Formats: sequence, structure tokens, C-alpha cells
Amino acid sequence: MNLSVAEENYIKAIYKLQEGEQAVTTNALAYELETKPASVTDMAKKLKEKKLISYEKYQGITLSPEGRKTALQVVRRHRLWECFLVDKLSFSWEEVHELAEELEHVRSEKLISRLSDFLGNPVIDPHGDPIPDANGRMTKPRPQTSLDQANAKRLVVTAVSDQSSALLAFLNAKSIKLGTQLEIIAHYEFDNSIEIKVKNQPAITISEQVAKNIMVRPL
Amino acid sequence: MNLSVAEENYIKAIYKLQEGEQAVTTNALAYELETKPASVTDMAKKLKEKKLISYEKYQGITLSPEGRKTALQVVRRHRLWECFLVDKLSFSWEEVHELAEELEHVRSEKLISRLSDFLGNPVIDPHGDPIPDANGRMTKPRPQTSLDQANAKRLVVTAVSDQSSALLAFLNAKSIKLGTQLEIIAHYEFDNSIEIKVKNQPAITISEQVAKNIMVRPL
DNA sequence: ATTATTATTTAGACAAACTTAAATAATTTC
DNA sequence: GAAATTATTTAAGTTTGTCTAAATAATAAT
Repeated sequence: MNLSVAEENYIKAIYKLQEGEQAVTTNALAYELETKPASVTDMAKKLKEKKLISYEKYQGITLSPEGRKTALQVVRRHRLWECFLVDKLSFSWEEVHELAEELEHVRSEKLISRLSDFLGNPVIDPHGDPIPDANGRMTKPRPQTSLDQANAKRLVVTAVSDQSSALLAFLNAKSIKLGTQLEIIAHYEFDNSIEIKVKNQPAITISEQVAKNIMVRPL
Repeated sequence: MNLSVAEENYIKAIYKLQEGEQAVTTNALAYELETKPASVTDMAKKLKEKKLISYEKYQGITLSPEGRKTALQVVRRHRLWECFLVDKLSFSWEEVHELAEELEHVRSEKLISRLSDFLGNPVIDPHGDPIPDANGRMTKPRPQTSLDQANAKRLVVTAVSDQSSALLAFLNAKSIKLGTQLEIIAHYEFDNSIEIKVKNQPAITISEQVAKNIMVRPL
């Protein structure tokens, strides 16, 4: 099937939001793609026509098996390009998302399989997310929680789920990267903000919003 | 200036056809871009508006200084990606054109400068064409003529100017690559076909059309 | 269980880049 | 230099993906 860039982006966004199997709402998808709900409805009809999603009026959207396969291909391309940019072109992990967002739409099985070989067939990307193989299989994401729900005291940063550049810039300024070790100092009930400390850095307070987007696992 | 993919492709095609400084005709551009003359006229108005070309009704198109700068950036991106595909991902020189055609539209100065560094700042691409540097400067193409106009007997293939895959596949089948040494056996006046011989291969006859698109220099 | 609010869809319009068909200009030919 | 041919432009319409505004459905609140 030959998809436009826009269609691929919808499929990828649905995949990202679907998490488990609950249906994705029109509004959530519009927000994710920075577009309007009316546009989402239009596209939903088109993707249903192409059998990539199941969709009934007012009932939300779920990927069909074909849709999921497509999504995994796009995700694979995205994450391999991120590896390339970080490993070979020395970009830092917070710079690569936007570029990979464009590179991922160059559709060539051969290109991607050679790129993967060239990179040594990596299985996780620079953000710690697993890379699907050519058949769409990937290692299950390691046990990780968002920082706001972590119960252990000492943690390692494993991924950043919301890849907005504002957040990434903030983390950069605070020297928080993949693999950074954190210690939770306090958890303030009134606004769910969290005080954390990174070795050799002054303690900082992080809003619930930020904490939700930092993924960690116990050290 | 933020150009669409279509606009970049027009600029690149105008650059390619302009050769020297004669104006490019509407028809020639339509043929090159596999579109219709009417579409070219529409786009010409838009590009003139953006000051990338000079264009007057019925007078053809020439790049403005800005337009030339833009063209050189696109050419630079294209040729660097071709180097990457051949040198790093082991593609053969006739496979890379289409892929580079897509990769070239990822616009990021930083990406391209790092890619260039990663490749060792090459100055010619796998087809033998010079790569513009970040300022649009490049080594002038080496003295080369098309095979149909060569006067020497023994020649080296330096480039293939028409990058249609049909031609490239043909050359591949005949084991003719960049750097291949040829000997001209005969030149048939009646249809301007040329009989050539590659070492260890049987002699073959090549049409004028093909000969025009093989660039060579004397050995 | 109405009412109010929020979510979703429909209808109509727009921009970009393309198309075909018709009109006009430029060039060639005799 | 008038007629024929070819090149170019204009006009009107298409598709893709978007938008706004209005209508309708679903959900929440009283």
C-alpha cells in the first residue's frame, strides 16, 4: 500500500496513543498531531477505507493488523535514523527527533535494512525505546515507570516519552540524559511536584507535567 | 526562505537544464519534471514571486542569484547522500539516484554539514559530479565530453548525465561503470551509433542517444 | 431526567500542485 | 509575408489535506 506522509503520521500517532488496546479519541489524535478534530474525522474515513484502522462514528479509532504493521515499519525507520544521527553524526539525543521525523518517510526496505546492518542492527534507540525488526517484532520495553509514579528512591533515566523540544532543552540544561542517575528527595502532595537530585548538581524541583514524561527504572 | 519539495525540484531542474546561461523553456522543464507545460507556467509565476527565478511570459526561465544558491544547496544534499549510500551502505552507483532524490529534501544545515564531515568532506559524488561546499562553491567539472563527441580512441567513463534507471541498468548489464576504460572501435555515420569495446568484454554498439549520456575523458 | 457541557461529525471553503481543453503568441515553412 | 505548426499561457476543474462554523451526539451535572 502506498501511503502519503500525512497518512503515515496518523498511523504512527494512533499507534503511539493506543498503548494497550483502548480506542484513540478524535480529540486526542488531533492534539497529538497538532491539527483539528474535523481533519482527524476526514482522515479516519480515508484510513478506514484503506483498511488500516477500524473506525465507527463516535467510537474512536483502533489500528487494524495491517495498520499496526505499517506503524511498526514507520517506528523502525524513525528509531534507526535516530541511532544513525547519534552514533554516526554525533548529534545529541534531544536533537534527533525532528530530523528522524523527516527521514522516516523515505520508504525503502532496502535502505532501511542496510542502514540497520550498518549500525550493527541495534535493538534500542538513543531514547531507550526498542527498535522493531524487519518483521515488526521488538523486545518488550523494559519495566519502566514515569518519574511521577516511581516508588524507588534511586533511579536511572531510561527514556523521555514526550519528545517536545522544550522539554528536551530543559532536561539538557539540567544535565539530565539517558542513563542519568537520580535520587528522589521529596514528593510534594499539593501539586505533585517532585524534588530530585542529580549527582554533583543542586537539587531541583520538577512539575508533575515534566515528571510524567521522564521514564525511569529502579537502580 | 521555506520552499516546498515541489519548489525545490523545480529549482533543481532549472539549474540542471540551464547549463551556461541560456533560458530554460517551459516545455523542456515540463519534460524534465514529467509534468505538463501548464503546471510549469503556474509554478514559474510562484517562483518569480519568490524572486528565485526571472521569468517573463514566453521568454523562458533563468535562476536568480538566490535561486542558484538554493539549487546548489539541493545539489549538495543530493550528492552527499549519494556518497553516503554508496560508501557506507554499499549501494551500487546506479541505485542511489532515486533514494537521494528523497533524502535531499530533508533541510537541515547541521545534518548536511555533519554528514559531509562523516564522509570525509568528499568533493565528487559516485557519478563523478562535483559536490558544492556549504557556500555553493565546487571544483569545476573536469574536462569531459559526451561519448558521441569524443575524439580520442581510449577513454574513461567519468559520469552519466541522464540518470534514468533504464540507462543505468543497461550500463550495468554491460559492465560499464564509473572509471571503466573504453576503446572506440568505429563510428557509424548513418545513425551516429558507436561501436565500443570494454576490456574482456565483447564489442557492443551503442546508439547516439546512449552515447550522448555517457561522459568520458581521454585516458 | 432535563439541562449543560464537551466531543464528534458534517458542510462548505481554501491552498498547493496538478490536470485537460481552449486561446493566444512565437516560430517555421513555403 | 501569410499559413501552418509548435510553444506557451489561460481558464476551469481535481485531489489531498487542511480549516472554520454549524449541527448533532455523547457525557456530565444538577
